[in-house]
Amino acid sequence: MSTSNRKKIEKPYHHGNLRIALLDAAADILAREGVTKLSLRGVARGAGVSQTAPYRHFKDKAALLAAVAARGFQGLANAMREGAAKHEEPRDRLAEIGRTYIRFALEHDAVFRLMFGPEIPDKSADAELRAAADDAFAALASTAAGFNGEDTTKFQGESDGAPDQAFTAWCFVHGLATLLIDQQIKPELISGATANPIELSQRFGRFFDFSRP
Amino acid sequence: MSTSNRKKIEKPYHHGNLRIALLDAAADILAREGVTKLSLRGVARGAGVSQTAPYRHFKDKAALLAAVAARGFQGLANAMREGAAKHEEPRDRLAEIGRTYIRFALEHDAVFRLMFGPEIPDKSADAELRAAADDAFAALASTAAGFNGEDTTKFQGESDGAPDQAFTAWCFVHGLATLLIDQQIKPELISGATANPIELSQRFGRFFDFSRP
DNA sequence: GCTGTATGTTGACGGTGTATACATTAATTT
DNA sequence: AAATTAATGTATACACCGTCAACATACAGC
Repeated sequence: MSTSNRKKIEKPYHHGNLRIALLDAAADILAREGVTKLSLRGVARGAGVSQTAPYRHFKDKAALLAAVAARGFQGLANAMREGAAKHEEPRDRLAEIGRTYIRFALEHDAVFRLMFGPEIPDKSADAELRAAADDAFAALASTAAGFNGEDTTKFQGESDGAPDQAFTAWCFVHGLATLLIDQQIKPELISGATANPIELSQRFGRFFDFSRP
Repeated sequence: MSTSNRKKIEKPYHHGNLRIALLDAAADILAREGVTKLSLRGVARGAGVSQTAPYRHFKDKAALLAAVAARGFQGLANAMREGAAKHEEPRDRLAEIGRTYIRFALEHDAVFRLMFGPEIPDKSADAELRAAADDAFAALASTAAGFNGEDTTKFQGESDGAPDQAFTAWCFVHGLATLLIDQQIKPELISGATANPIELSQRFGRFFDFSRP
């Protein structure tokens, strides 16, 4: 009656699915405690495994975080494409993408910060992360390109020196998202503003000049 | 010939100016190594002092970082006011503030991230930081208000549902700044774009629709 | 069935934040 | 001026962290 009686209730030596279990545990800690409290040993504990087990699946802590960030970019890309698909008008599609972007940042703020922050140095080192980030920007850029005109793979340029509207919109939305999650936007700064960030972004997203030539 | 011969060459027991020496050391490490490599013991070493000496001047590591961030906001506020003073036209003043904002972020990227990042939990806890941040936003808001119309202390509201242009500009500039320092903006995404971020921000700052009603 | 390889564990090392107790100097009171 | 107190810096200790090396277990293909 010890190591393996009664089928496998005693928990097997091999986890069987540790890699994604570690990612889940990391995402969980991230969401509940934030990046500063996330330790490799902590996620190992969260997955019910020894402190050095993660090294069989990730080169180091940064590699684990890179994988979490990659997942984040995949989720963002999916959400943006789903959002864009809800509309026909390019203008509506872009605005929907903006709202989706904001919503994602607010709902997954720790992951969002990780995606753009310095905890993972040299993001281009991790191939999966690189691909996921590129895909997310492609999702944005293709709609933006459709909005701007012809090209479907990159932001569209200008002929008379006017800036790329979609690029400008991206900067605006990203700035609004980061200011919101960093709690730097005080509703009283905007007269008549609601404290609801989603509604706030809708107001601005709606009126933001996406279509000026 | 030991502890205090020949005047005070042997270095005195009391530093005399440790608080700002610690801040300088922290800023130095921050600029050269980044926030992830900054340790309290490291800044103590940098100031040539024992590892627990900082606790006589700061409650904990977060408090030290808060003081560094406060300095950052003060520097940003000063730079923005100097920039704004160079122009008369409200539109030019706002654009100059935007360029200053970008330049500050690029020149002090680690401090900039610290100012808005999560390393300092509950930024409103530190009174000095709170004041410095408020002052920086006041510098932005006063010019913005001058641009928008009447009020000089807060962002100006709308009468017909149009968004606050200055607030929108702030989001745009902040987003551009963070995307630039996080190396997420690939120049080839914008046709004909220069790789020089300052020039990039000028292009967009110049053409960004600051004046649409 | 044996052997190699993937996966997991134990133990250790140096580094970190910070609490506690102590040492030294400056400031204040008498 | 002397004595007491407060401010400032140090030594030591603890728990935690990232990571390395050595070892244990289990699965896979011959």
